[in-house]
Amino acid sequence: MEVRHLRYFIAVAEELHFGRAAQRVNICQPPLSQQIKDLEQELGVALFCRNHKKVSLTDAGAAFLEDARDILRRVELAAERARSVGRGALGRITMGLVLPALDTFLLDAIREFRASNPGIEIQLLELGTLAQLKALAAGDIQVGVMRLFQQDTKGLVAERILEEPYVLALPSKHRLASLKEVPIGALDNESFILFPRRTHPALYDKIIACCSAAGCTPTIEQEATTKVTAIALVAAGIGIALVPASTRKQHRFGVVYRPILGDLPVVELSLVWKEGTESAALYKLIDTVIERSILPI
Amino acid sequence: MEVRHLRYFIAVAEELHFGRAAQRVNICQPPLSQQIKDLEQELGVALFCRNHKKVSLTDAGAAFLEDARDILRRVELAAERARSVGRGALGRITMGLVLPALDTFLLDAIREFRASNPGIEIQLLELGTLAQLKALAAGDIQVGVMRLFQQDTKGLVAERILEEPYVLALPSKHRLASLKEVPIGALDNESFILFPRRTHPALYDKIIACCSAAGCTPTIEQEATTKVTAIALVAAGIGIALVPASTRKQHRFGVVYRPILGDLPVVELSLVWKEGTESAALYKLIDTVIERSILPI
DNA sequence: GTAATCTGATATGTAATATATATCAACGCA
DNA sequence: TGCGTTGATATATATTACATATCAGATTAC
Repeated sequence: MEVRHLRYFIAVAEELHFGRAAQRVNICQPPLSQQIKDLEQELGVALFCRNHKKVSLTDAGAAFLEDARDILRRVELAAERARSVGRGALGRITMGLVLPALDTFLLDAIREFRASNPGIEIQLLELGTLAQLKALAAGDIQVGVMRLFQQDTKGLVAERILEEPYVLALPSKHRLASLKEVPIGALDNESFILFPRRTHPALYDKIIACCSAAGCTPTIEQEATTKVTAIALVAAGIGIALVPASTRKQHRFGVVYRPILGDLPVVELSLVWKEGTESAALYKLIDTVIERSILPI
Repeated sequence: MEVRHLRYFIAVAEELHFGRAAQRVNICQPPLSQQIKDLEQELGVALFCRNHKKVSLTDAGAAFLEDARDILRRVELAAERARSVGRGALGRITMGLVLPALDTFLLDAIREFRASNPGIEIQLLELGTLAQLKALAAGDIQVGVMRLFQQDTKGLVAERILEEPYVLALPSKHRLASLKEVPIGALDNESFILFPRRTHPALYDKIIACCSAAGCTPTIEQEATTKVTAIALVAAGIGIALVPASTRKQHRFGVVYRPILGDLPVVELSLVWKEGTESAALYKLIDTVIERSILPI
């Protein structure tokens, strides 16, 4: 059974006249009769009653007519849906992002994107960088926002969308709080609060190396997985923390922020997706995010 | 777009390999590639990403896959449904019946039919004979149970399923109640309760004619559209009534029934349907009813 | 580095089949 | 009875889906 049979059948069922039906589907009457006969034979049921004077539907024909119409509608709908998805008017994207990304322009960009692309459903998933890389490979997310510092990006496309320097978060009573800017060298023997090494091994090592190069040996007093935790620990006087500059938004009594003088890696956020991905909706999203990105040029 | 395209597409989408997919649908790889290309061209969207090493679905392809599977399922379902209707395993019948039919074997027959044909939905509609004839012509009912006495049955098929004589319903204090059987001639000058002439003109006239032939001129005191009304009127002493024998089931204080001696038309119930109807479910129902009919042979 | 192998695409011939033309058979109507 | 209408049948034709052979790009193996 082919779609053609359904089209022909519907024409005959609606006209109840082979000649007119044939005209309607732009073929001659004999092949139409033939095709209907083929259809009936395949189904093993008579769809029409032919009385030489009047054609009428059998019960089976009436039932089949409803189904045939429905199927035809669905075929057209499926085609239209595929086209919509193809041009990015329809879609579903799951996006991973690291927690700090929430403090950036990103949510605004996504809100704006949702408004102008109501057909594209975006699901956000808070995930660490490594988890996002796995999720990308597994296809659980189509795009991620992560700290890509020295990660392996084979088979991936990455676009840096934000970078900011580290600043120092200090208890306001700390001896270094009186300085406008703090040189790295001054941090020798300070108690540090830093993210756990496993979340960003390369970045972690690089920071330690930079400190060493500046002649200071930091003591890692405490690990903090989120910026909020880190600031809380600083406020409690547990130590000092290296945090991205955007963290300054999080005002907290007893904590002051100071720029750092010296060579430290820059904190970055990158938009990452799979190479060779074929998704118009995804590229629309990527374009929007990159356009809104606030990188120094 | 034809069903074939959907079958091919699903095969490729599931195998993600043109060669294997071709094998699965029993054609060679080149025509399969060709057909998929045709499909993509018709849709105006790429459904697959061909990377010389790996075939993968595009977003549009993934969306289309869901629809294609659904459509194919529906096509198979439609075929199965048509076959079921064709062999009478599935169907919907609206049946008209006159009120007196409810006092007969008919409801039992229908109950039994419903039990053994759960796929066939039967709707009952209480209608007078003339209304049923109209409804048959209009297609509002497919079959009717009616009093067909001398009605025009052109284009219809009728099968008598029940016949019974008239009996006389009398007030128990009536002078004729003492008789075992009442000759028609004894009814002269009695007050009659009869159905309205418009419901069965021919039958009505025939009854009057029979009375006249027996030398009695009945006075039609009162019309009654239902047997219950007629019996109630008899009980109230308004007159005597001619009712079908089966009415005796309806015992009522103050009313007695007596057979009539003489020539009166027989009350009959007929099963009527349209000539040339092509409905397995309907014929199943007709067969059941006729089989259960209780006619003297 | 080159051959071997695998992938899907292309080119072209062939077979299947959907369609067109011509005609028929059955029925209704004048 | 002849004429017009209906759908079915017979046969020819054109389309097209498919098969065969081959190619081009990519990966793997030696």
